[in-house]
Amino acid sequence: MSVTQSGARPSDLLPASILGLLGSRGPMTRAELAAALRVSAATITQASKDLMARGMVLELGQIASAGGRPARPLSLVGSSGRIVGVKVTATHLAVVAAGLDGTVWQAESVPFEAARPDALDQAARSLGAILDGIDQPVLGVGVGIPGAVDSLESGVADSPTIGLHNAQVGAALRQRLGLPVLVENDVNALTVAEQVYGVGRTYSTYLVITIGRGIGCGIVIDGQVYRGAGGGAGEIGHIPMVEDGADCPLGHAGCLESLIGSSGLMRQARQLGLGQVVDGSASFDREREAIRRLAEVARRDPAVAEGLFGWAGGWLGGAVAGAVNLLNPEVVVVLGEGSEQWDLWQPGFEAAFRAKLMASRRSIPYLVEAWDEDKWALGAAALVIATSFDRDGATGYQGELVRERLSHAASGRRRPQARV
Amino acid sequence: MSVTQSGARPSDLLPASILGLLGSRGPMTRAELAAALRVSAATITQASKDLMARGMVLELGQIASAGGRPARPLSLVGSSGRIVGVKVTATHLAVVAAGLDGTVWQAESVPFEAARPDALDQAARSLGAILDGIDQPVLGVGVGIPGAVDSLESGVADSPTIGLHNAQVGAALRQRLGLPVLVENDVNALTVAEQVYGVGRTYSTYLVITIGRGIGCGIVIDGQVYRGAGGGAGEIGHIPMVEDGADCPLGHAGCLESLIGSSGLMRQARQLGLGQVVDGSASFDREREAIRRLAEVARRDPAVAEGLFGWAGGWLGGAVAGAVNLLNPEVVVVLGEGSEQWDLWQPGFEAAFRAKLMASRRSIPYLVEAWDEDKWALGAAALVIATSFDRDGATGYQGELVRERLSHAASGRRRPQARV
DNA sequence: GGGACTTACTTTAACATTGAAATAAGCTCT
DNA sequence: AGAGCTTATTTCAATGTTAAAGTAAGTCCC
Repeated sequence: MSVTQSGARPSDLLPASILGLLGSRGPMTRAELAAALRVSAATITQASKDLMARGMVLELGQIASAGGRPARPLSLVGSSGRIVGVKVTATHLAVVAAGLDGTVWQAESVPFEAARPDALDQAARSLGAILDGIDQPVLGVGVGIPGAVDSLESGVADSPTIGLHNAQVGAALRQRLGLPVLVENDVNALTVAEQVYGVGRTYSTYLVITIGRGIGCGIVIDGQVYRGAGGGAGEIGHIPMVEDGADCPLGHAGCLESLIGSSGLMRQARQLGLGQVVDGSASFDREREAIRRLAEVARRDPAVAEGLFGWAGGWLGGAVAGAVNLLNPEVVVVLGEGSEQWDLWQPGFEAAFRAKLMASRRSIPYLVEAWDEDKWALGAAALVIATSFDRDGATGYQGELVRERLSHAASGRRRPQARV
Repeated sequence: MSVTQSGARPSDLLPASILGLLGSRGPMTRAELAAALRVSAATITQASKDLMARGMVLELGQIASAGGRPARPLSLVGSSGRIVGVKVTATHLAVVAAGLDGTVWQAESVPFEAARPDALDQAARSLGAILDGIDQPVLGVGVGIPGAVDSLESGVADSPTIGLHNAQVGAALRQRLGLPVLVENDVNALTVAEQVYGVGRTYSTYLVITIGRGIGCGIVIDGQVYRGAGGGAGEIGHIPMVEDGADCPLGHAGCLESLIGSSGLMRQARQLGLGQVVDGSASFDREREAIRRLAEVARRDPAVAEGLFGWAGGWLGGAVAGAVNLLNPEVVVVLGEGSEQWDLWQPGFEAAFRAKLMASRRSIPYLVEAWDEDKWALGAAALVIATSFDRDGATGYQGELVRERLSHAASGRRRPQARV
């Protein structure tokens, strides 16, 4: 993370970054803050002096020494404030309310029909009800959508897979909720979460591979999530893999996702004679169950393990090796629903991945994260706290609003008036 | 291009950027400079005032109006100064001396044997002789190497293909030439040139595909050349393409380069019964001639055109489509020796490329640049002028030295004392 | 020919940030 | 106990940059 402002106008970015860091990671010393924000210690001294005067930050008199002057950790006065995240699917919204540190306080799932003309109204009503039930100031709402989003701030989404076309998600929710709203592709949101709470604390250039209904890839370069020219970077799922593959709804054939995304996996299962395990699971919500049933079968039958999940792992390993050869990251993170079956994917992945890497990067590490139900929505929530580190204005006015609310929340006031 | 410095210590980055821009693009108005360097007009006023006082820049009284106060373009006082670029191959060094604007003033080729223990001595002697013949102040020397380079500044190179292992190229040349030396992977150097002199003036996020002995890819994100965690980004040539492909010297099989790099192309030619056209061309320098002969044959025989170059274009198109789907650039640039035969590659490339893109980015443009002998070396030379725009210190002390020499050259003094 | 508009450049008073030096407050070892 | 070292924080005087407001010098059109 890094914040550097130059020039004449105030921007309150540094104080927000400090609040954001203290909120998401807990108490830190001035020296740690300076290192994390890539700013000189002198700057932290000044900014923290101000924050303490405003009563938003306090010094934990406590000590911790190791050969030099003992450090005096700073902490938020109230660890107040909630960030809310929404993951949009074709059939429902997964919603979480979390603390700044990523602790989930509340998780809900509400029905949603993307295809309905008043889908956004419906969503706003459901979210409004949930928000009303939160007894802490809400800094903002992050929304993760499987598809292309033009920018976090304007939040116009195109998602053929769930049936949203040119949907003004940001504007609609903002207006109806009276809160800052940040919209992003779901994989990128998860990548932001990884940056704030996960491997981002250790590495600065890495890939985040998601295995879910589709196969996604978040790209972090020098601590920045790379969105691509049109916000559409990371479509590793649509790298061409085979000449004679199945058609993909996105207008080509033989891509990775058509091969080993949920539907591809089920096609392969049928070809292995497992039709009865998969049958009747064409609907969106049943796919995950079907794949779990397949995993059970595979854990009893090595031939299925190898022919289905091992096979898929092999394709994935090849594609990820290609991405690593192309982009030379420090590390690769694997997560998503599919990581629940990683024991089955792993042998195929490992073999193909290592074999297809260039010799010089054959030892690149990959980390597989435990997955849980709420992670997509928590990723979306991370968009909100990440605005406090947004040095280059990618989150625009919505980011400013969140930072303002962060100040209010930190200073102990409850529920600042929404102005959006 | 963008320069922003904040903080307390002088750094002379902005003046250097202005000199660099004026040198590489010719006269510009203050407003244009402000836009190009993403700095306010006020800043340009101040910096240019200083540069004019120091006699390094002058105002071309001339005018150019279009509805408002006419602009007063600034120009370098002496368009003096040369940048020198060296492309390293297994058998020779291609050397050019160019003006700041990229005009080639002198081009030479000297023998080089990378495998010899005293290879760097040999290189330094040859370069020294050439440098002595240049009658203008030389700002620095850029070196392009096919292989991995740790950093521009330290310049330690690993190039299995030409037989350099952990070679201290930067240190050796610096010491013996007494000039700033910047070392970079050859494809990245070409990409820097594209950024300074080419599409970088129009686009900020793009891919540069090179077709030569191997297949390379330069990645530019937001106006910055992306080097990867270990300086090894861009190895599109080593993306896995086929399961049963030929072995690659880099330790895997079936990658794009083993398929359609020079040697792959010749293998395919032999399979098409064109052994006699290719025979006896195993040596490094003869490959290019062999491929030219194949192109002649193909231009007379459609079956060869389709089965050889069209076939290769198809593989390339698929790989580039994958990279575009993954990275979502604004544009793709194609260059390198192979672009001489682009008429033959094109049909196969076009078909595969468009077919394998996601529908939403099917209309991404690609530009094929005319190629000439000196481009690799000129790319290396561009490393030198690019240091004047280096806001984040990637070029370190060598960059500072170049900027200092740029000031001296612009102020008209000949040959400042080298201190390295 | 004179207002309305544009575009280019300057002046000015902030202002966030910084390196360097100073101060603070421990540890370690004799 | 005190010298020497280390680490944390603070003070301070510079510095590069900027937004806003002002000035300069044109075009356009009635």
